[in-house]
Amino acid sequence: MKVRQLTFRLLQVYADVVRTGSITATANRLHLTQPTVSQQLKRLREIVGEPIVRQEDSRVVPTEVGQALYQLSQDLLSRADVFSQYLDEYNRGGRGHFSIGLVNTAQYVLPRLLGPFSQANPQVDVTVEIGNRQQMLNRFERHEDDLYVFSHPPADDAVMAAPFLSNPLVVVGPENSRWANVNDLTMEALKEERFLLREPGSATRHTFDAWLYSAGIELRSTQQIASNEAIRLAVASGMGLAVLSRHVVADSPKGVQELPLQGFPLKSRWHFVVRRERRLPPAAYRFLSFVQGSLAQAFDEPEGELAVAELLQALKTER
Amino acid sequence: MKVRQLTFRLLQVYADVVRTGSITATANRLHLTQPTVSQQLKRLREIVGEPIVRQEDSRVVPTEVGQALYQLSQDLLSRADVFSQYLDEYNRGGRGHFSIGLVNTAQYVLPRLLGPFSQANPQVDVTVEIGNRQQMLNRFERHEDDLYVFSHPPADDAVMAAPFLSNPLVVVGPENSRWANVNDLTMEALKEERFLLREPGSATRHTFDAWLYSAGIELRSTQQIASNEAIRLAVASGMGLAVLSRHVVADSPKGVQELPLQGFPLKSRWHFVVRRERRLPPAAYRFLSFVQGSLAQAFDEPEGELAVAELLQALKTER
DNA sequence: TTACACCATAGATAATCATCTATGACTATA
DNA sequence: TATAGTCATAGATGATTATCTATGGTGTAA
Repeated sequence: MKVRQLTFRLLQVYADVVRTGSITATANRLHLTQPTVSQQLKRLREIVGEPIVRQEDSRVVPTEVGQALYQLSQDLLSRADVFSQYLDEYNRGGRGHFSIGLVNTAQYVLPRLLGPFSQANPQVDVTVEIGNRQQMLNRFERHEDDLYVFSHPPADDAVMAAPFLSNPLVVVGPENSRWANVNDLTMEALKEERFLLREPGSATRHTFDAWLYSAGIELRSTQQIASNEAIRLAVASGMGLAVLSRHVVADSPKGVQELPLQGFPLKSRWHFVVRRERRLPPAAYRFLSFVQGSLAQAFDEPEGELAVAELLQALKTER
Repeated sequence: MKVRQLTFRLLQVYADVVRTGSITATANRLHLTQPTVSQQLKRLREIVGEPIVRQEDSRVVPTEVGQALYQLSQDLLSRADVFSQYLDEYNRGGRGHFSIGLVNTAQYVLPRLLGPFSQANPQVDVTVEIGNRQQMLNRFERHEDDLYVFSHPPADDAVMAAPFLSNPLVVVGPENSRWANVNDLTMEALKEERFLLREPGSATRHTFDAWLYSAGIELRSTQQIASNEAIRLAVASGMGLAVLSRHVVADSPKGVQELPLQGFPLKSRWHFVVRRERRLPPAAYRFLSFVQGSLAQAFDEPEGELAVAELLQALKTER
């Protein structure tokens, strides 16, 4: 058999001829003329190298080889069809895979979106990458993920970003901290305290540093710890104060409390970030749609909804 | 996906690209130029309606959809390949089906050929049709079988026939028949006996009738029984004499014996008969080859071998 | 026997395909 | 920063394909 010349079209036509038992009938059903179908059959026979049908009592019936070929056709066509359905489902976003890169702090809130999404879309695989801001920037540069969450989107013409959730940075101290009930507490008052800070690549650290710089304050004593969780525990055990996302604290507030420092919380917002030129996997698109629809209930953050809607719109026209 | 435009050739090329991870490499392996392969990929992408590969570090890697397409390709190609192998096997005659129509008496000897053949070719299905000469002639006229065994091939230009085994017709009587030891026994002496005969459509009957006619003898008393076996039993129980194929008697000689009648046994031979215009299924061809090779051992009938060899030769050039 | 239904073949044509060579863009490596 | 390797695109061309209309053969049914 000359496999290379075999076409699915030929198999379709052939299968229909076997089903109807008539060349004319197939021609009508497929909106072709009778000679066209005759010739397709002839070509298929040449490809197979063997007679595949014969005339029998005004019916066209497959030969023994034709029978086997018919079964093959059915098989192949239905497999192609399954693939076609998979494609549709993939394009609808109900199936497939995407990866999302999260800056550390975002890991405290994203599960509240990803969880329900995965439940609603069990056929979608999501890979979640987590790292500090710098690590995520590197991944972003290397195009490693489909979607990112940053508090400060990278400055790049090629990015599209939509804020979706506020990320207030607060100062926390140990439970029953002596600063807890001070009125008009200022950073000036705290500058002698030891501050437990994330590593320089971190967004929280960066934001705080920028704020300190603009306020003209220099801290006396700092210690670097590369994990929000470790910082929280260290604060709870009295090692010092820290600046953390309020979401980190809200998630497991044991042993720490927010201090009512003036100028705090520092405002920042998480953004969904995608590359303009990257074709977003449909599943990721679907995730964003899902997020847009559930932001209101999940976080009571209606402005975010709008921004995400705009992002979706932009992505849609992009296609 | 535009299934109708899908070609196995495209899948072959695509699968190779995925395997090698290089368009150039595939081009070399398939004896094409690089742009050709590039364009095949492009066309496949258009058929699928979705990017299927992307460049990654000087390698071509499939996208998510491409992965699925690759698996599909493998699957479809290997199925086509299995079919191709089936075809080869079919053409070699080692697989498939054929039907053979036997005249009644031949059923006593054909198993000795069909049995070993089936053992040697377990994938070949044989349908054996049995009937008297007239019934077989009808089947022959209607092209119902691939191969026939007649003692007298139908007079038809379109037939090819090869004798392969002698079929002596003998007169039998009951065991200890008073005729058994008579010297120079002639039919004249037996004309008062009751003869048990097959029905007029039967070949044995026909041959015997013709012989009687040419000898100018008319039987006094006959009885018609439509089965060799029943005739044999009737003879054994003393109902009369009969003319039967010696093979029938040899097969189960209980209660009957051959009578030494002058002019007997009547000579006749079985022939394999095929229609000239009919494309013989390869399995049937293989059966004939097999027969040719085993006639000598099975029956000690070397002339038959030659005739069958000629038939095979004729069939071969026919193709 | 005639009429009809069904199929095959011939001949024509526009579209598509498979393929090539030439060239340009991009990327990693010497 | 050359250089080589890898792809993509453009343009050309002969082959193949899909499709039609017209016509003729064959078998079935009225």
